Amino acid sequence: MLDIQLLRNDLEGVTSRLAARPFQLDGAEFQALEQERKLVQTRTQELQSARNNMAKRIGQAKSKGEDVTALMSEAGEANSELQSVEAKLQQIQAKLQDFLLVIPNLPHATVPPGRSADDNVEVRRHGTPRQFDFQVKDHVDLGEGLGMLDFATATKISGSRFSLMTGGLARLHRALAQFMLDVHTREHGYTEVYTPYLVNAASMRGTGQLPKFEEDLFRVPFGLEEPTQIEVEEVVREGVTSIAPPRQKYFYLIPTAEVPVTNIVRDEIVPLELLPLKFVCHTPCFRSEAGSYGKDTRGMIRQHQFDKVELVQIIAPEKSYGGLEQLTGHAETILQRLELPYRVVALCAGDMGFSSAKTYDIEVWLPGQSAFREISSCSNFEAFQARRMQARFRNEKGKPELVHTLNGSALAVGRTLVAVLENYQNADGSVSVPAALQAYMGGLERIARSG
RNA sequence: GGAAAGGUGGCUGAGUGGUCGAAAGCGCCGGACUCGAAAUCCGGUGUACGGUUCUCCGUACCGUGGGUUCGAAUCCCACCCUUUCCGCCA
Repeated sequence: MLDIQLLRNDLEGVTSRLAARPFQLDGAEFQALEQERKLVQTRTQELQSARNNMAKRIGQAKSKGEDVTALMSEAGEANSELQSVEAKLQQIQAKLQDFLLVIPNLPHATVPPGRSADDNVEVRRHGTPRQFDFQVKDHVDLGEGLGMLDFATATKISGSRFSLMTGGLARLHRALAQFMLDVHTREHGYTEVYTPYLVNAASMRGTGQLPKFEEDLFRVPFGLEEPTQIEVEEVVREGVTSIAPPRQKYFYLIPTAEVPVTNIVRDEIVPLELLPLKFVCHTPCFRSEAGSYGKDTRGMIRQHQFDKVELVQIIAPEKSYGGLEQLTGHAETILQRLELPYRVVALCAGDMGFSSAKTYDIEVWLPGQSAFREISSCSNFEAFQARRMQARFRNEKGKPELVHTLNGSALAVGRTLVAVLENYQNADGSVSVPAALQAYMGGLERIARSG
């Protein structure tokens, strides 16, 4: 969420910066809402002030034993306008809130312009793709050839976009996650956390998935919300005999550990000396992939369920851009240790996510596709998520101030597995185990078809 | 799922209809005392929003949302959470 003050003070500037995404800000609607808000709020507060004074006078008069019937009827009359104007104010503020909640973050000054992934800017490259003297296979052929990757059975159990791994491959998958966690906790100073995988709507709103991207999420019905008194009265007034049904409440499956981990600080004021908070978290991630029909249908690149090791930092504003560079470096370390070639790209304004002010993607080389594919996305959200979450710290002056939030995958485990399979494949269809992982595989150097 | 108790400021905790944004204590900040420190004493110490504009003024906030009332931390209703006991369960 953007700072409403910024929209009040520099509507034109905000509009033009958002146009880079591109996002069309309805400035006229904002100004109309603001004008009405100001009018109604001023009037409301005036009337509230009058009411408070009157109540005080009645109290004082009563304590002196004076007659207060005249005062009380006067006070009663003034109340009807207050009631309607209070309701109106609530309505306008809800409208303003809804307006603000769907505006994306402002791109940082260093974000390259552009509309699509084609306009992203390569920042650096690491490693050289290996030359193969045989026909390379992609991870699907390799995994199925090993007898350890079975999409048909996964489809039977669940449906498309799920995978089933067995034996050495399942172990390799586990080894990757363990390895990543160990590097980040032992070498990069992150605290490991275990979180809920089902979260409430407030958490999803905090990190920006709601209200705009509900269709990307899986949700599970749980519990009912009783209708408010107002709703019940509306039903009665409209002469409907049945009472309004209770609203269904939902849990949402996390699409990334970013959601539960970042929300740790929702509605909190973090002491300055604890910053930056650095968390690493391994979770499954669940995504509906609505709107990606026909994209990456083969293999385990795009799944409804995948594992990811996520880095999250809660950091002071003036340190957040330095923190983003560091965090991206932490993610790169994993690829370096696994000796996988990759490049880092700065996303252009049009390719960035809704909540991000700046994003680096890390793309790993996949011989099966002869292409770099995204394996990590590292972002600085500045105060965008913090404002939604009311996540603050106490600054040097002792005043609460919004934190900045960072996160990045380090890495997506499924895609890392794909990269290991394809980059470490041998002519006979076996796969060598990267040196960094052998300790996690009981010293195993090579995964081959058994029997 | 059943029963009971509870949810007040950074913390402890008082407040059951009227100058209550809220006593008191602790903590923290400033000052006095001191060579310095401790102890003691004095003063200050929540958040958000709005108006004004650098100085104030106003409004809201005592788990959340409603209601009653001229007036609600206090009364009523619903919900959420915490603790304890019972039941069920990995």
